[in-house]
Parts: sequence; structure tokens; C-alpha cells
Amino acid sequence: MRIGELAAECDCPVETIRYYEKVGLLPAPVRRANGYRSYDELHRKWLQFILRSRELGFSQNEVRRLTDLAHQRQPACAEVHELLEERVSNVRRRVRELKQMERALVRLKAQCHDGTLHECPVIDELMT
Amino acid sequence: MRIGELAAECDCPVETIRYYEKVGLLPAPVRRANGYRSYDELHRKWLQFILRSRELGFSQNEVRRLTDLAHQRQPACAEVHELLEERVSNVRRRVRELKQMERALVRLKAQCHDGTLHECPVIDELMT
DNA sequence: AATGGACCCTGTAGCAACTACAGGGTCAAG
DNA sequence: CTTGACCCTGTAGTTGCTACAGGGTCCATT
Repeated sequence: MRIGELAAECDCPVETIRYYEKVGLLPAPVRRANGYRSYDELHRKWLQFILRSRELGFSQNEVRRLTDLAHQRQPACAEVHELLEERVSNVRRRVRELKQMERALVRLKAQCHDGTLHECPVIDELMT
Repeated sequence: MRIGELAAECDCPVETIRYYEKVGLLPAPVRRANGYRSYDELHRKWLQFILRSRELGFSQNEVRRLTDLAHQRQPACAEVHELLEERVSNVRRRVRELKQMERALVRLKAQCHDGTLHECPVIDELMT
């Protein structure tokens, strides 16, 4: 499988695949005589793994830890569990922060009286 | 006021202040004979404005638009209102995405049986 | 055989929004 | 008169890609 085909199958830009190889997330594939990268099913699975993990918000480093764990003959489920738990609590914290932001924004927006004023109290409040 | 004092008052790193000046968010202050930056109350207000806006999640570009609006003799409250509204809906979208992530993570975590298994179904699922 | 277009290669630069030096100058206290 | 805290500029690093520039390769069509 050429890089473009893999990219199409995984719905991911070609550049990203080369990038993951460069930073050591995705193992380098064999090359054809012409220098083109040649991927197999296992590569597709690893790429899928990386993409799914990224979608769940894991950082590159965390993905690296996950792939390392996955590479072990007997995958350490306990550590995976720990990473998941950590990730969940990060997500929850971020949600709390955003909700806090949302409240502040809505409160600020209310001072605008729906944009009908000529003097803007929002700007004043942000400055003081 | 020297840069360090301003930084202390606004609870923000010195480097960030210099950075905001470099990218044109904060107006350049006058310099003393020795070359040190010398800030006044107005600078402090602008910096506060920038920091508050950033806390609310506005991007640098949005902050630039906000400061431009604030600089107008008659601040355009309608546009400020629009920016706030846009920002609120961005925050809400992000919260939805994160909640989606959270659900996926929790579902995945449940497959771990609290890390008591030796084979890890999580890794399998991420790959396929 | 030539040519066009789609694909592939490497390497570098750019984005946001800072942060962290390196390698200097300035100033007040002890 | 030296020590330490502050200040200066300029550059490089961070994260996770994305976008070229400047080439090579392959296949079908003319």
C-alpha cells in the first residue's frame, strides 16, 4: 500500500503520516525500489491506533506511552487504565474551566444590552 | 513603573509583556535613560484588558480586534457583542466535543475491568 | 516517443502563544 | 567594590501538525 492509499483508508493527510514517522510514533515502512513507502495491514492498525488516541485527546507523549504499552508482549492493562483515568480527569477539568468561561462571557454579554448601547461597558470592565 | 512591577501587579510573566509589545498588542512604553521600559496606569489597564480577554479564551487576533474597537472614540458595542456571542458558541461547541470525548473514554475504561485483566481490550479496540 | 497529470520524495518554514535561554548592561545595598 | 536582583536584545524551543519548494516516478494518452 502506498502512502496515499493508507491516507485515504484512514482519512488522514499524507503529511501527517510522514510526520508521525519522523517523530517516531509510526514505525518506518519498507521502501520500494523507487523509494516509495510501502505499508501493510499492521501499519494501518498502528496508524488507526494513533489517530483514535489523538481523537480522544491524548498528547503525542501519551500516545507514545500507549504504543509502548501496546507493544509489550503482555500489555499492562493497569497502566492503560491509569492513562485513561488521567485523561478523563483532564477532560473534566477542562470542561469545568470552559463552563466557567462561558458564565463569565454570558454575564459580560448581558451588560451590552444586546448591542444597542453606544458606550460599551464590556470594554470598561475588561480594563479595570 | 518598571516591567517587573507591572508584571507583579498584573500577575503575569515579564516575558509575556515584552512578547505582547513585540506582536503589537500592547503599545510600546517610553524608555528611561538606561533603556528600561517605563509604564503608566494606562498601560496597566491595557495589559489587564489583554489578560482578561485571553482568560476568556479570545485568540490573539480577537484580542486585537477588541483593542481596536476599544480604541475607537465611540466604541462599537454591537461588534463587541458579536465577538462575545461568537466566543460563547465556540466555548459551547468545545464543551460538547469534550463531553463526547469523556463518554468515549469512560466507555473504553469500563472495558478494562479496573485494570485487573492481563490482556488489554482497550488497546485492541483502539487498533481496529 | 513525448507529454501531462497524479502521485511520491526530502527538507525547510510557518502557525499560536508563549517560554526559556544566552550573553550582555544597570543599579542599590552591604 | 562586589554581589545579586533587575533590565535589555535576540534567538531557539514547545506542540502537532500544515504548507510549500524543488525535485523524482509512473501511467495513460497523443
